[in-house]
Amino acid sequence: MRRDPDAATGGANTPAAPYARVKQFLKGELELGRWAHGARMPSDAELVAQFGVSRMTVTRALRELQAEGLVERVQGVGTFAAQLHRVASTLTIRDLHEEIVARGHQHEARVQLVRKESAPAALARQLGLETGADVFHTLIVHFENGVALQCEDRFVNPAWAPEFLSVDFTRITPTHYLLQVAPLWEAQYSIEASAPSAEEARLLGVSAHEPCLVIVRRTMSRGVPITLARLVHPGRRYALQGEFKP
Amino acid sequence: MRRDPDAATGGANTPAAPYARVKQFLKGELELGRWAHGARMPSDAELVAQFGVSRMTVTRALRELQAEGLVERVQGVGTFAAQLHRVASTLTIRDLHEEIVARGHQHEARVQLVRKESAPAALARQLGLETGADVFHTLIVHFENGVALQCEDRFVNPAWAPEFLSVDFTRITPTHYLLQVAPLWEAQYSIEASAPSAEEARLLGVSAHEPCLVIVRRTMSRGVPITLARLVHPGRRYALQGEFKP
DNA sequence: GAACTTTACTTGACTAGACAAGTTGATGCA
DNA sequence: TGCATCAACTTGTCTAGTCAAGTAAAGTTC
Repeated sequence: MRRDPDAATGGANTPAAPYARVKQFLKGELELGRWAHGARMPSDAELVAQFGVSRMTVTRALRELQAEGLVERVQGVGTFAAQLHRVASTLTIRDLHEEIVARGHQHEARVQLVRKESAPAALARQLGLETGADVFHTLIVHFENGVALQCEDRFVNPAWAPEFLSVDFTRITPTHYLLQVAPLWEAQYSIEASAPSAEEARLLGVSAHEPCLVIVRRTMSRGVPITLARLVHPGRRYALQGEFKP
Repeated sequence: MRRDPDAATGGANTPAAPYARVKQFLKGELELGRWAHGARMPSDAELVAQFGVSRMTVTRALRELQAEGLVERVQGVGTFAAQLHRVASTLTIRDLHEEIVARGHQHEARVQLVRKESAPAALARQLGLETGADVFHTLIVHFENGVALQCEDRFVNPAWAPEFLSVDFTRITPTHYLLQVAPLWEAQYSIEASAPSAEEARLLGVSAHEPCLVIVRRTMSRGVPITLARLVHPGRRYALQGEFKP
């Protein structure tokens, strides 16, 4: 959620917009534990009476709280305080290039490998191709101010980006290029710690025992796999950071 | 976003609800790259005319797209396709206990340490306390089917959970207990790969060279720090997984 | 007592219109 | 030319009411 209408409060007690007032009231009461998890909350009609606003206004407040996961609404039954046991939090993963530039640092990409290969069975399955079909393979090392930060090993489904191999990856990251080709993404992530392979250790300039943060990301657009990436970061030099707001 | 009104489509081309139809149309066109990043999109009035619905309906569709980060709206100017360069993706971090139970496995917590300590300067600063003030300290190792999965080293602000030390952490995780005390959280995360400390390696039963996934989480409620946790996972046994949908 | 029907209440979605507030460009005046 | 004003257009928000669809409990019939 990038825009926060509550922020319009500016520190005052009562936000200007009525829907924000209702929302803030309910949020505050939830925060104070007024309703136990799963307990029934006031109905739309009650809130309409209490705040003297129309039902659309109340509805909007409740719908936004629902989207934030704070309440659950069941048609015909009522509104309930959500089970906040779900400690499900969200972590932001940014594009490395943006991250480096945002820090005001220099980003350099050294392309180690750009070629067409024949997909082995496991890879073909992941990309929705037939075994032995052509895939594009790139291996790029990313540097921040001259220090190796990420080793990016990537396979791309040629159907989605036929021109992929002719892109100058020292100027644009594969991620950015693929975003232009297929704007909307769905992705599956796996993040783990492991030792780098011998080649990765050499490319990153670290010892083979250095713990590394490994992100494996499979990206799809409209249900079709686009790319499979393995991003290896030296643990001493890179940390994912994120924030979570309820 | 936990509920997805588009899903009501059930695979059909046109969702039942008009607002969902408008939303789906715009989403589809964005997906096909009809509007470049930052380009102007149809105004509310145009969409009203095109779909023959009222403006509230169009507004709702656009507001939801805005919340999802797909469009940007500027009062007095118009609606614009968002910069999808933000590869900012969200990753879900679940409570370990829930995760283990969800897999149908057995969760066991072995409490290594539960005591009151005096906060050194750095810790005190993080928790908003004065140097030397009392803090609660717990060290718990979590097992999945008998295998050590996480070493949880945690400091808690006593003001928020005075009874914290008398909780039976073999039955309820600190996370769950703290959620009861302070239902709404904000958290800051840092995820990195590093080698475990000698003690952590011993408690987890791994070698001191085993790469570990380390999550450091600082949790606040209403702007006040509640707890600081260091969660160490053996890399071979644990991976964070997540999904991202635009 | 069991099965069905009615009634009251809930949320889901929409309409048609209104006013506020912000931006932009054209117009007219000094 | 420079400046102020105005008109047109945009999004932000709200109202008062409507109908639909779902649930649950009370009442009715067999």
